[in-house]
Amino acid sequence: MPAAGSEPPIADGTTLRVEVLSVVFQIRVPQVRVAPPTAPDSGYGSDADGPSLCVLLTRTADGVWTLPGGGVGAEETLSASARRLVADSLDVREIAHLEQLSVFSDPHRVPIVRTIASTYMGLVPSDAAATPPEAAGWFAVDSLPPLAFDHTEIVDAARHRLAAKLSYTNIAFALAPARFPMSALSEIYCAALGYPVDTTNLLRILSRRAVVVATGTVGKTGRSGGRPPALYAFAEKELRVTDEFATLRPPM
Amino acid sequence: MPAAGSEPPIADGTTLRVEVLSVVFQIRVPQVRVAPPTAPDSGYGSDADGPSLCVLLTRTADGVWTLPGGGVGAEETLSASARRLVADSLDVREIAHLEQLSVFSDPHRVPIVRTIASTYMGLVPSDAAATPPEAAGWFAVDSLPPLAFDHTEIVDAARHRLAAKLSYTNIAFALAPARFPMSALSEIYCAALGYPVDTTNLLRILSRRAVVVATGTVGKTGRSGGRPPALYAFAEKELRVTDEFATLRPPM
DNA sequence: TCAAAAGTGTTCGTAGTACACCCATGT
DNA sequence: ACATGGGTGTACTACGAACACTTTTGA
Repeated sequence: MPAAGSEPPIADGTTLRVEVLSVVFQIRVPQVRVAPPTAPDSGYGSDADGPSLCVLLTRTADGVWTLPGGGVGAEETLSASARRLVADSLDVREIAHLEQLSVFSDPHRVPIVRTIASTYMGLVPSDAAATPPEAAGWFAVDSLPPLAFDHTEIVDAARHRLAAKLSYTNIAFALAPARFPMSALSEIYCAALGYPVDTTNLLRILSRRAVVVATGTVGKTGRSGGRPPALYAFAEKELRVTDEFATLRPPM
Repeated sequence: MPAAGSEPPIADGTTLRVEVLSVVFQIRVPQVRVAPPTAPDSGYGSDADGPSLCVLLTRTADGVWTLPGGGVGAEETLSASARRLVADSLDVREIAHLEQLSVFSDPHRVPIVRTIASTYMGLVPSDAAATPPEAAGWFAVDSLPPLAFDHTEIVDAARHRLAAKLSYTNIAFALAPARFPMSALSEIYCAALGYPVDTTNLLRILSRRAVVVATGTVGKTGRSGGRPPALYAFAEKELRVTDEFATLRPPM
């Protein structure tokens, strides 16, 4: 049965490189242009105006944009490596949630040296003042520059993971500020999902699941009047699955 | 901002080993004991009798049970490595579905040599005659022997992944025979989930989603009489997400 | 004719969507 | 007052769970 076949010999460490790559997301409001909005179609986020989902990228010496990453530390787990490597571009404490994505292992995904990439998704709250240094920057996912190797594919995987988890976990805690009006949370969901979300129903769903709770405080009313909004907060600051089984639930 | 800190230097390939470990599942009926059922409580599968979820294990020279796995081939993707390595214990063609689980990277999960494990879950249809050779065997997940290192934890991760995906994908195609009565499929779900599933509702759910279709044929009636069952089949033999968003669905 | 297993149909609860309507504030 | 945004309430739909009832076979 073993079937085996004529497979190449097993590579022991010497020719195999392991890198960690992170897709760090933040919901960011488009930078305020100094000039008044004369340009009718300045390609902002997903829809119209409003905040948009952005990725942290770094630029190599050759001027190529890449995901932040690098090699694994000798005494680190991979997630610790990811945190350390992102720290070159960002204060690590700003990463509110970090989770593994899949491993990219195509033998020729990177030329010359065989390199396996273990990838991570990191989330930064939208109120974190995460201004990256020199050779790094935030880019809206809908208008990314060309990326090195398979990094665009990795960003796509992260986007899909985020969108999926928004619907059955409390993962948005890592994207939202400490306290927020529901309209702001709705915009966050909209930016991450790519389609509008009804604010009023969002509150009901997240309340029923005890994901968000009212803080009792109210925010300032907007620039053009309107009722001041109640401020909410996430009940927990750790990932929790809130709707594990869409169907075939365990009895009781 | 870089924060950096006093992290150890980056390990380049030389001291870092990458292994691939696979959790291969099959739903198996308990081996028929020659003696009549005099023992009242012979610990079979999850509940009472019926088939149970089993894992493929291999035994090392030291007599320790481990997950099948090994090093990565120079010109292979990791999934190809997983398939090749499982082939030592099983015909690879029997693996109907293989997918990545997470990477286990604790620096001391394996003594002496720093070893990172990229893990996979493989599924074998219950009608595949998958009799493993000498130093390998199938074990019910509820009564596993002690496993090497963190392999028990890896099996648990695979179990949870399988249970979750049963509820929102067609992943059971890789556990079921080519054609089956719904009662058999119900037993498969029960074994994998750990709790009973209503056969009649299962048909309705999977029919609505066009996951299973009637073949028009009927099977033989059981040993103790009863109406002969209609035989069904999975419409597709590739993983498909059938219920992507439990909530926050895209409009329309 | 009876037991066993398969299949059909009905009821019920509940989550999520859509949308109308009321409330509070600044100008 | 009135525009603007926030909040509440109410139908409507749909899916899944539970379970009773009918059908088809073998003994």
